[in-house]
Order: sequence, then C-alpha cells, then structure tokens
Amino acid sequence: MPPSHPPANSSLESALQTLRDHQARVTEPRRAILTILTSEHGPFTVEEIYQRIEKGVCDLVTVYRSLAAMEEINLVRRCDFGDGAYRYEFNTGDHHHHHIICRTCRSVKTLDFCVADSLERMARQLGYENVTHTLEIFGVCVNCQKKAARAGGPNPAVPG
Amino acid sequence: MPPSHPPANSSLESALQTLRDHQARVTEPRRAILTILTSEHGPFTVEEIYQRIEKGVCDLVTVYRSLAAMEEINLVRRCDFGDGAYRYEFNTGDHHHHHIICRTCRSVKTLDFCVADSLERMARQLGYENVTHTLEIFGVCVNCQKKAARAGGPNPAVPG
DNA sequence: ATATGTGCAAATTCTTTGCATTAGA
DNA sequence: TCTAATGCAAAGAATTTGCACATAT
Repeated sequence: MPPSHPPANSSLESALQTLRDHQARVTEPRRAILTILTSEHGPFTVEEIYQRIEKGVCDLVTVYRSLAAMEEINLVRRCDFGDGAYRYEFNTGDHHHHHIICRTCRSVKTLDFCVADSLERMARQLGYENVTHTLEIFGVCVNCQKKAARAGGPNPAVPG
Repeated sequence: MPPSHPPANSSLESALQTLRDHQARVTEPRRAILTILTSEHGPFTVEEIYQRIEKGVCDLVTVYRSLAAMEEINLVRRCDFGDGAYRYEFNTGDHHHHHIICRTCRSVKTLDFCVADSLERMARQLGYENVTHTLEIFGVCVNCQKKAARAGGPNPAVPG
C-alpha cells in the first residue's frame, strides 16, 4: 500500500506555498491559474488562460493582476513571442529552457536547455547585476512547410 | 559584378539601394529614417525615431509603416525589450549581435557576437525552416548600482 | 501614368488603473 | 479584524487601418 502518496500535483502545491511564503493570498482565481499553468505546458496569453478558467470564477483583469504578482515572486515567467501579446508559463525553478515558435501556426516546441548562461556570465563580468535574459527561436515547422507545399507549391506560376 | 560604388555613407546608400532592389520607393521619410538608423546606433522606439526626424517631414504613422516595410526586406531588425514598445535598429548584414539592457536606466550595451547560432542550427535539424531568433540580456548597470548605493544603500546609516 | 507611399482620423488590441466591495489570514 | 485581492468600468499606450491625396519611378 502506498503510504502517503506524493501530492497528485506537487508543482501546484509548492506554487501555492510559494504564494504564502511571500505573504500573498491563495485565492480561487490564483489557484485556478496555477492549476492550469502547472498542468498544461507551454506559455499562454492572458486571454488563453482566462478562457481556460471556468466561466464566472474571475475577471480577465484578475488574471492580469495575478500573473503580474506571480511574476514578481518568480512563480511564473513572462515570454514574448513578438506578436503583441505576452505569454506566461510556470517557472520550473531555475531550470532554464527555451522555445521554438512556428511563425505560421504558432505551435511551440520546448528546448530543455539553455545556451545563454555564458552570456549572463559575461554580463556579470561587465559589471551588471541581477542578470536575466530572454531568448526565443522562430521558424516554420515541418507541418506548415508541408501544407504550404501542398497548397501553392514553390512556384506560384504566374502566367506570362 | 557591378562596378565598385564609392562608399560615401555606404550604409545609407546601400540601404537605399536595397529599397530599390525590392521595388520599394525611396521617399523623404524613408531616407530620414535610414539616415538616423545608419548613423546613430542602438535600437530606437518608433517614437524616438519620429522625434529625431525634422518636424514636418512626416507623420508618426509613416514611421510605423516605413519600419514595417523595411523589416519585411530585412533592412531593419525589430527588438523587444519587454517594456511594451518595439525597437528598431539597422540590420548590419547577417553579423548578428545582442544587447544588454539596464533594467533601471534603459541604457543599452551591444555585444558583438552571438551564442545562439548553435540553437538555430538545432532548430533546423528539428525540421524548422527560415529560422531566426531574438535574444536580449537584462541587468542593472554599474552606474545604476552606484546610484542606488548612494541613495538608499543596504544600510541607511543613521548617523550617531 | 500609375502603383506606391503618405496624412489624418479613427479603430483595435493589449494592458493598467480607480474605487467600492469581498474575502483570505 | 484588517489588509490584500477582486470586479467593473474606464483610461492609457502602442500599433493598425481606411480612405482621399500626393509623389516616386
């Protein structure tokens, strides 16, 4: 018999604890947001998170405010895919990773390591403190390449 | 090979030529924008570029549209410092570089090399095409550290 | 001559703020 | 209790769009 199961969602639990540790309150909206971010992976826009929350639980503005508060205590990380809307993802400790974003379908692949640590180190050597970085990679994924090929081939064939 | 063009303000001239090569027209606003971007270094917000242009030469909207057109043909590069406004800089060929942005005073230092080429290569190996990336480093510069120390350092040092 | 670029005004989109009310600790 | 968090409405900021007019090629 399993004695005491590790909590079904330990990330969620420790996230809630992190809130408490920072004298931030554990409210229903925050719990809902963190439930989403600790289970589904991949950065979401504020709107996307909002739509995943059961209707009526909270306002869109609350999602904005909660995420801002969570970013401040490093519970979540804000990503910028350069399309005008910030995205948030759960911050799994200091295990840094990065994304490859498909420029066409906006799908996201996660790269589980980081090449920029050396850059951060250099920034520190230049005298900077509190160094962080953002790095995103963009491209067109295989699927979208295929679709494009099927649709309008490499030669649009404009008649003379 | 065309005969060697005299490199007067070579960056500006070749930028204008790039416009022509893409059947984009060389207008006064565009010339003004490129003059700024090829002489002053460091990415500027649209507003900053606009304010550097002699008053009356063009509308703010034209700066937006011109920069968008120029980005499409890779004449300029768009940077994102995560503060809500995009920034543009002249794209010096494929010689990639990156920035260290001071989180406090927003000053920018340029790093003349790039560590992310390997990441791009990997993205290509994963099947992605047309791969690019964005990478920015954030920190607090030496000056701002000093100011902070002078102002309200870790120990307010009440005399007596 | 004609497609391309521009100005002006208004619309869109994402995000933030003010303030009265609610609810965690 | 008592401060932090929320809802609602409205403001704000950056960017985009529509359309008549101007202009580079």
